[in-house]
Amino acid sequence: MTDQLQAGGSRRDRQIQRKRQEIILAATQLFSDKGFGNTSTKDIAEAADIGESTLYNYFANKRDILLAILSETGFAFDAMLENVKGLENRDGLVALFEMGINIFVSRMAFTRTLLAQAWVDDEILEGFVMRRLGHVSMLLQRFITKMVATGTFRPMDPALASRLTIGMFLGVVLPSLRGIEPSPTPDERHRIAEDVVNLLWNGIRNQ
Amino acid sequence: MTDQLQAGGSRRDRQIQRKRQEIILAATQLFSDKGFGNTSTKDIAEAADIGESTLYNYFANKRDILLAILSETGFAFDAMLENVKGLENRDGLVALFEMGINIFVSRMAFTRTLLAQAWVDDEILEGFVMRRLGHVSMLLQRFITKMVATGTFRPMDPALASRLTIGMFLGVVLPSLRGIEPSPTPDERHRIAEDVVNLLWNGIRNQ
Amino acid sequence: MTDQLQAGGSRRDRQIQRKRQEIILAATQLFSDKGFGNTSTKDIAEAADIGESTLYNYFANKRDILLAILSETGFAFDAMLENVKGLENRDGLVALFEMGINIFVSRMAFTRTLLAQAWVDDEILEGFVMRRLGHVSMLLQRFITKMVATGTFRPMDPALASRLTIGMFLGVVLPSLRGIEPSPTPDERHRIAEDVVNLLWNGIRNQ
Amino acid sequence: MTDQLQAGGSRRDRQIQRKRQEIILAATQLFSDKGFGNTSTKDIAEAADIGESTLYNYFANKRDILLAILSETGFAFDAMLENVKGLENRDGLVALFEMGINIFVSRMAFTRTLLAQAWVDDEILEGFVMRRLGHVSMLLQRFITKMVATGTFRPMDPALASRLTIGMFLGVVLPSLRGIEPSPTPDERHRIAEDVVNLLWNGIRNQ
DNA sequence: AATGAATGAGGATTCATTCAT
DNA sequence: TATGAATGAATCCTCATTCAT
Repeated sequence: MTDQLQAGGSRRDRQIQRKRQEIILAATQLFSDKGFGNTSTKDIAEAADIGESTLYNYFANKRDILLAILSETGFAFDAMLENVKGLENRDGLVALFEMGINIFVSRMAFTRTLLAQAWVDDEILEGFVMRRLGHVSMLLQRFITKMVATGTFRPMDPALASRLTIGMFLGVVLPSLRGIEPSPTPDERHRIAEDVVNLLWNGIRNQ
Repeated sequence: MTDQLQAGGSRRDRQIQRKRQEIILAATQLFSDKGFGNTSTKDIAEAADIGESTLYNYFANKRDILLAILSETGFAFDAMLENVKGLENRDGLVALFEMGINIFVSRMAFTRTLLAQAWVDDEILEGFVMRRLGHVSMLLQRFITKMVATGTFRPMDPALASRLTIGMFLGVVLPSLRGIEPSPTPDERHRIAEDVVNLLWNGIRNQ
Repeated sequence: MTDQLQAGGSRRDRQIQRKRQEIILAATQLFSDKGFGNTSTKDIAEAADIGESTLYNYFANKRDILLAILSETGFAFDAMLENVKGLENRDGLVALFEMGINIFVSRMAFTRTLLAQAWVDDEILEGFVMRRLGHVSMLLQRFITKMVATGTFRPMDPALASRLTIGMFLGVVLPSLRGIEPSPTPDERHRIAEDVVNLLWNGIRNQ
Repeated sequence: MTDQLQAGGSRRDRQIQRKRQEIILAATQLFSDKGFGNTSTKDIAEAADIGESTLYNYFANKRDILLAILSETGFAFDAMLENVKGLENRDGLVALFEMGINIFVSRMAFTRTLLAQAWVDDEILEGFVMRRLGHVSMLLQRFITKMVATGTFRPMDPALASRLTIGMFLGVVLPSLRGIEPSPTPDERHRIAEDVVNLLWNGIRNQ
């Protein structure tokens, strides 16, 4: 009976998780399409095909849904970042770019919502963006510092270089995120990453 | 008397314009701080120290206030862009960067509002961002194409290079716009523009 | 100078009256088209081509404009009714009908507004409709009573007969007033009055 | 259990319908007293003793309440008219009058609202009045035409005669609807119908 | 757990009217 | 006299959230 209860409990838990996922899925699309503020709980409930008040059995309030969404995206980012132990060479940088594009593009709706909200909401910026961004920035700066130290890179300010690198990344992904151009196919992503790193590496000037 | 009348007329006009400016100013700050959707007409009226209904003597509706704000920013951008007849050389690029930083930073609240809204609102993206962005992109691509043709630049895809350049610009200005770091002083702006173009020009690799 | 002042005064008075008329004219059309409640003072001011606040130099408030309109119509009715010293015979009845149609139709917008408002507003019903309606009813009842007494009419309840006569009148004018059919031309009006009285007189049954 | 569920479902349905009815009832009285435009949603909510926003769980908007009211009246009219297969003789006409009076008077507030709104609102005139009025008019004209053909009625224009008949009806019911005289008791209604048809039939002239 | 019902708080907007010039 | 400017009060409606079942 304990087993049964446990089993029932965990089945119930899974049930709950599944429902939460459905809600999150529905909400993500809506937030991405219309923005958090323009999406009503009624919209979400309808999209998730449940009663409006049922939402509150799974989330404390509307903002909580948003936070759940952002946490998910955050975990995915974290998982990716954990794989990057450190940047060693050019190939690592290309791989980092490619992974970034993959994440951003495959989680388009999430990311779009995240950026929209972080632009306005300090708590979200702090809790969901800055930490990861800081991590990436640190990776980049360490890499750059090392490469400068070994004479592979010209002397430069690692902070600025890191920031410009991230800026280039934005230049690549923002148009897709904003929906003004199609997402790159997986093949294209690699080539784009290569091209970007190439330009970053060599600059535009003929030498 | 004609003068007097004229003066009277234009004084009244100026009065109206001044009031509109006050409202716009108040609204800009609020939109920038909390976003358009999270700012109520009551907020704006209070910030402008007028009755809520008085707003409607100056603007047709809330969105109209936003559009007025964006138009202002837009005109400032256009004015800037008109000064850029064409990019000829590295110094021109530095100057363009510097002007861009100047505009973005000096009109921080405007720009922040613009970007926030363009992220969510297609009409605004189209009417206020894409046109100018397209113009800048065209300038950059022409410049790159020419430089590649003359052998000054390495062969490269002008579209991508242009996009990455714009991305670098974003990397520089977004943190200030978002308020996570102080705006660069005018002196710093020039140096930043130089540094950015330097990195763009030569890449990061030691050669 | 006295003369001059007087002249100035009366010219001013005429000026004022003229302006009042313009406002009344504009308001009448609007009230007739959209109803009193759906017409704003702004609408009226625009239609009369004056500032909204200028209205209040000529009328105490919006309702006052309505009352002025209704008074005008009322005076026209009164003038008509004064001409009807008493109904003597069939021709008098035909003439009364025809005059009624003329008034209602020529002052269509006025009448439409009057009826709309009297339907909802007791004060207006009392002050502008019942008095005149009562007068007409009295004329009719006296006439009927007399004709019954002389044996020209069958014995009948004069109150009911009067009411039905007025009902027939409504049956004729309401469709035009409501705008669901064109107003009868002056020629038609006479024929209609004849036909109505004919039916009223003889009934529908063949005898 | 099925029964229980069914009962539960229909109990809830009945609950909803009851609430809708309460709102409709409250609104009808208010619309009838003050007119649609002068009745606020707050008024309605207070009269129905619910929160203002609760209204919107039962009706999409204020106009929707009006339409619901008018539909109800409309159905009652239709039900009445369906009973009238065709007019055959004088008794049928009397019965039609009596039924009309019954409907108008028993649904006084409804009818008053209907007429007030139809006077101003084309859509309502078209959708709720003209159709039924046209039906009645057709019944009358057919009847008249037939009676003229058989020589029972004098030769006359059926359209005009129908219109005058309807006018007589208005003459009878409008004063009650408008609240300037008490509604006729059921007994009186029959007598009135008789009297009206009598006058219509024979005219006022002694023959 | 699911939800229909209810609602307070708030939102944008309209409008008749006042007032200073 | 004419009016632009200002506004309090009100209007219809939305929405996140609570609660009873």
